[in-house]
Amino acid sequence: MIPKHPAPDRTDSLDDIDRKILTILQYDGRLSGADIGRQVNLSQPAVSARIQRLERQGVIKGYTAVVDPHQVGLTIHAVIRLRTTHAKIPQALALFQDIPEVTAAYRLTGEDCFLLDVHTPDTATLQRVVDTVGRLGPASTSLVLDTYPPKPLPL
Amino acid sequence: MIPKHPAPDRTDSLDDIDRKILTILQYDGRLSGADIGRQVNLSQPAVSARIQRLERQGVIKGYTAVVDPHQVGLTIHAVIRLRTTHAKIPQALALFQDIPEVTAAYRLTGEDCFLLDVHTPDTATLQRVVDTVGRLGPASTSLVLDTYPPKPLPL
DNA sequence: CTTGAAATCTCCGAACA
DNA sequence: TGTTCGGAGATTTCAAG
Repeated sequence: MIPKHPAPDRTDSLDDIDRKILTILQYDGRLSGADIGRQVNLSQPAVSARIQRLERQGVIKGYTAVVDPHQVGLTIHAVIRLRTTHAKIPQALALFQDIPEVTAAYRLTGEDCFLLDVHTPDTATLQRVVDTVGRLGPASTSLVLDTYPPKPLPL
Repeated sequence: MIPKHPAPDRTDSLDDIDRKILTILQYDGRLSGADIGRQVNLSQPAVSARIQRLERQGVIKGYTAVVDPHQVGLTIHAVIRLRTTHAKIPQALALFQDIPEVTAAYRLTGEDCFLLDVHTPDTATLQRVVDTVGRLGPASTSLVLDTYPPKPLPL
């Protein structure tokens, strides 16, 4: 049978070494090819070639510095569950883009259409965010009391 | 009045240039001091000194490669809201650590004690995760249908 | 994929404004 | 603090096997 969709852009051509490299880079995105090579028993050029391929294929979407929100004055971390109607979804996405305090947005199944990650310096700012997104529908806000060390993806 | 706690480890000594550097590094964690210097009109040694200070202070907690879950076969992304009792919290944290598919865990205010981020290759694995964490209390699982481009922290 | 050399690049330190 | 300059070291690229 012929699949409906062309070719999935899924790249299944990952071997164990690729997975190992990806895990290592999730722990430290600045390691050099030589350093990684030592951990996977491969020469530096071989590692560099693999990394470049992974970047080209989009397996590695980028590199980022992990910043501690508390240390930059963002003492309040909250998640907002937002219930809205199908028709308002495009409008909602545009709104999220316009609110810098919304650092991530998930579209969900179930009653709650969206889950938002929010960082603010104070409750007044949080209130403004809640009020703003609340215009789209019922919003339920929870404070994040603690975050546990994020882990790399289970490869 | 004297504050109860010694000295907050909050580092307020961030100026506009520090914030700019942090934002740039969140977009690309591999830029060199010279590259950043061009964007903030500072010399390479000045930028390097600032970055080292930010790392020492813990403002920059690390660097990581951003990997696309779909591209590595993790086609299912879900969030689990877990309600449990105060007494079981330590046990819960230990459990989360032991489940690789749980890539992040937030402790929340409100009815739901925890919010978990879960990545699995298939529904069978998801089911196992749900059953496992469900032993701690009532769990509500939602699939993540779509993720919208995460933004850097609002500095 | 490996080795080895060449070309870059990156960071560090000194001297100074 | 910051700047420029110079050098040491590291990293990537490119060849050839």
